[in-house]
Amino acid sequence: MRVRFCPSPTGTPHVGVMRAALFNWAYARHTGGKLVFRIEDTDAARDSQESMDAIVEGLAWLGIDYDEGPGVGGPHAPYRQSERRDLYADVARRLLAEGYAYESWSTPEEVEERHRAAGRDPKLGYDGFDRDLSAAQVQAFRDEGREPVLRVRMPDEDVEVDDLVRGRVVFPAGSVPDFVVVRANGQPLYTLVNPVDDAVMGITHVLRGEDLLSSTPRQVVLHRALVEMGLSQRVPQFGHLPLVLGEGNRKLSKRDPESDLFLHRERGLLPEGMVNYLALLGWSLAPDRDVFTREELVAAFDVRDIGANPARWDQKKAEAINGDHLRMLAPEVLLDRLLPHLRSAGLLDGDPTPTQRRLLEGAVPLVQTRMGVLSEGPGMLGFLLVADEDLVVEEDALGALRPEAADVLDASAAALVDLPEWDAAAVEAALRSAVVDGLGVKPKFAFGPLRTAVTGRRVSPPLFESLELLGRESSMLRIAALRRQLG
RNA sequence: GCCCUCAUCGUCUAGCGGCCCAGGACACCGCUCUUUCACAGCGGCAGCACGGGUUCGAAUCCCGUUGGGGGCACCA
Repeated sequence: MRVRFCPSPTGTPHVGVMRAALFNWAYARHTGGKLVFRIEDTDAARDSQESMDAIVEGLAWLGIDYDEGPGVGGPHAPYRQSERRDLYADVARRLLAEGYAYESWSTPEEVEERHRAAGRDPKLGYDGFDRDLSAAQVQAFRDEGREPVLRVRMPDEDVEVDDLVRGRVVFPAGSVPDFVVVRANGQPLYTLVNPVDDAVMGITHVLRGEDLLSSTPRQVVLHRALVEMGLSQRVPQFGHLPLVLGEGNRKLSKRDPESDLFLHRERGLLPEGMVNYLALLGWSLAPDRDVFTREELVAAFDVRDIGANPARWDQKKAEAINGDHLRMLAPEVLLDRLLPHLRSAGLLDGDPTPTQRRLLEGAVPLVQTRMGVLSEGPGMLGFLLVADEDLVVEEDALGALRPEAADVLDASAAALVDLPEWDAAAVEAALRSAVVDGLGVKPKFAFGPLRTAVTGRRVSPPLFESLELLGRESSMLRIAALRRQLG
């Protein structure tokens, strides 16, 4: 069992593409087969090294490892198509010599013109005009200075594909035009290079997006030729994964922000959550469970269980699944994952100081049930990391304060200033007696002003624990500051 | 236009002829817990696109209609 993942390095990693990688990976790991990683960089104009690096980084982030590929090597190296030109040129020559392909001289304009002249739809595609030219005609084109492309001859029978997720698919004879595999300038195209490498690399199962279903008959025809020429053992089995759709019911395109893997990482999706949600798009572990680990995915995965209908990307569900994974993390692991987000929010400069680390270790367990994505961390934890004088009290928190807020703050300050023990329980007891009992304010309203004073927000980690972590000095300063602000 | 494909709650899905007057999850709405927000728990809302067959029996099989998606490059 050999599967492959073969992106072209253009742009930033796309979630649909990474999902295809994930399914291939899961299938390989489930069956004990091999995952081959190959770079389809035959389009020099669009390919970039940055994109290549980004894909490698994305795979690593998701925990998708491969058995062969650039960087790790393997029996079929090199794994970058830009380094395999000789092979393709050789195969192209043989295809031509053995009659599977032919030289084609027509320009697209000429093809259209012929269709029009014959009263056919001009958008029908290539018409097979050059299939059986005489030597004289060929010479005439040569004399004009034309350079031919190489086209593969499609058979006159239907092409059948037994798709692993869709079953039997039949493409009627004549519905797929002869296709170009080598440009006039001699450059091989994806249409050649992809099947050739799959064949030569011994790929047994091709799992890819449904957008490639219509190109499958061409690849099957080419594969058959390769088998007949003795270059390949088999035509691989194909399985076409349902597309991932965006908001407007369209294929998730590179334009859509949800398609960008790294944007999700910045937003704070965990790789565990991402893997889980991606797998859920077209596959399910069990009728009554949709939160699962990478290991459970591998243990249960089978291509045959992939659904055939397109799936819409649902950010809310992705984040809900992510929240569950977030809660499954050990607190110290969550703390580590949070660090980059605290840095990019400007709350941390490099590694946390011992004091900051102590505060975070105390606070992370308190916020773990309060987050869906890591980028919520800075908002939740920021009050612990900023200096007292830099604490910004947010507008909505200020607006929610009721008239008795000043009294509450005064009573609280008085109760806390000489408190013998400074821990959550003692703080709570003191505040309850001073504010709830003393002032007769309902608990629901008693602690809002304090929360605002200390954290600057309406929503925060549990108040008494927060006060304990912050310490008496900071707490008193912040209460006094808000009290002054209230006049 | 041509070819391919898909069709169960708003969304992701379970269901592969009787176990289904359709199960789970997200979202949404209540309630409980509660110092806020969450988490957790409980409850609610909501679906087999339509029409024909086949069958004792259909969400499940077949045909058609409608609707959605994808593809039709000297891109990948």
